[in-house]
Amino acid sequence: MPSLDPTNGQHERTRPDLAAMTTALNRSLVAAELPVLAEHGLTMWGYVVLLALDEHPLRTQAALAEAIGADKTRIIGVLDELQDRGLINRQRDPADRRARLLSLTPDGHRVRDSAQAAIRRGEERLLARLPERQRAGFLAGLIALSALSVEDVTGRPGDAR
Amino acid sequence: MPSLDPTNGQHERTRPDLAAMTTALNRSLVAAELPVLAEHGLTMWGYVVLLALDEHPLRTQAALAEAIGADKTRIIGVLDELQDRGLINRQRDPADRRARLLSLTPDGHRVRDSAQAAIRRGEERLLARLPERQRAGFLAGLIALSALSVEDVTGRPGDAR
DNA sequence: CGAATTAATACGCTTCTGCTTATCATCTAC
DNA sequence: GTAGATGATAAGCAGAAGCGTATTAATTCG
Repeated sequence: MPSLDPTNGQHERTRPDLAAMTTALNRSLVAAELPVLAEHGLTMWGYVVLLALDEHPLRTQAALAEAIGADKTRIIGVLDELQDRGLINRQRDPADRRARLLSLTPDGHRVRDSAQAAIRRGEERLLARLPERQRAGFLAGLIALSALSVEDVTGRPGDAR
Repeated sequence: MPSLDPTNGQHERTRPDLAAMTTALNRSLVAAELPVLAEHGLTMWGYVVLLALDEHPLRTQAALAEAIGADKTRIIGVLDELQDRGLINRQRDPADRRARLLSLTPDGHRVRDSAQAAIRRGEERLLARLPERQRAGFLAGLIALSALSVEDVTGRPGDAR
């Protein structure tokens, strides 16, 4: 019988690997998001771009690519499509006309908010399955750990022992 | 300023999407696992197969593929390599000689245990960053949610409201 | 002004993955 | 035993992603 007993005390030696669990959960969460995004005419990458641009307007596309962990040459098509749909502005920076200033249009804000709200509703329904205390701990832990950089988790060089 | 304040009461409206967080965390965890696996001469798929076979010997390769969410025709190469390295047995089922009985060799067990132990050490170091209560809730919630099927998370048909 | 640099973009290459089809051996049912 | 189903395997194809290079426009430095 697999390892699904979190209540066996302090030694949770029978749990699956963390990565195995986050992979499985992530797969489910993404599967739940995709249809919602499709309803809003967004791809996952498009949605990620809208989220990134909403937090703070970005000066260069390269910065955006790095911020969302995508390839420089890969987001161009995504930006093209978002721009065609009128969800983002991509204007040349008057100060440095090589760069393109990226920002959300009012429409972009609207679509982003609507998509995210729908996603949140689904997530809350899922989280409601957890008992209150577990839920709070899960969220807090997830927020804390997901905010760590990859180097932080792998153990940055200099911490080799 | 981003959303890193889990202590703001019951309305955690400023947190990132769950999928965004699990994606980021998963990326870090996988990045932390890969070098450990490489030290043991394992690929991620190879490791996943060893884990799956350890829990319960499998009768058919198709069952294994489904169990680990891989493609039927894709795991063959993985099995070939594991077999070449003497980590798994792949014998014809005497009862149904079409099928191949899969099991770990003693060596396979050893490699699996060693790799998993190393991975666990890294994970524990990571989890140690969380306060005790958060850590327990995080683990319990992750275990519970990751055990759900994709259909469960997306909202299976019949639950359309 | 001319050289080196940088942002955006296009192109091509390679890998991984998902999916489909075909083949062969074997089993089950009739 | 002959037909149809099933398991393992190979091979092929399309899509997505990472990566490197080349090109063009625009900036900065000397």
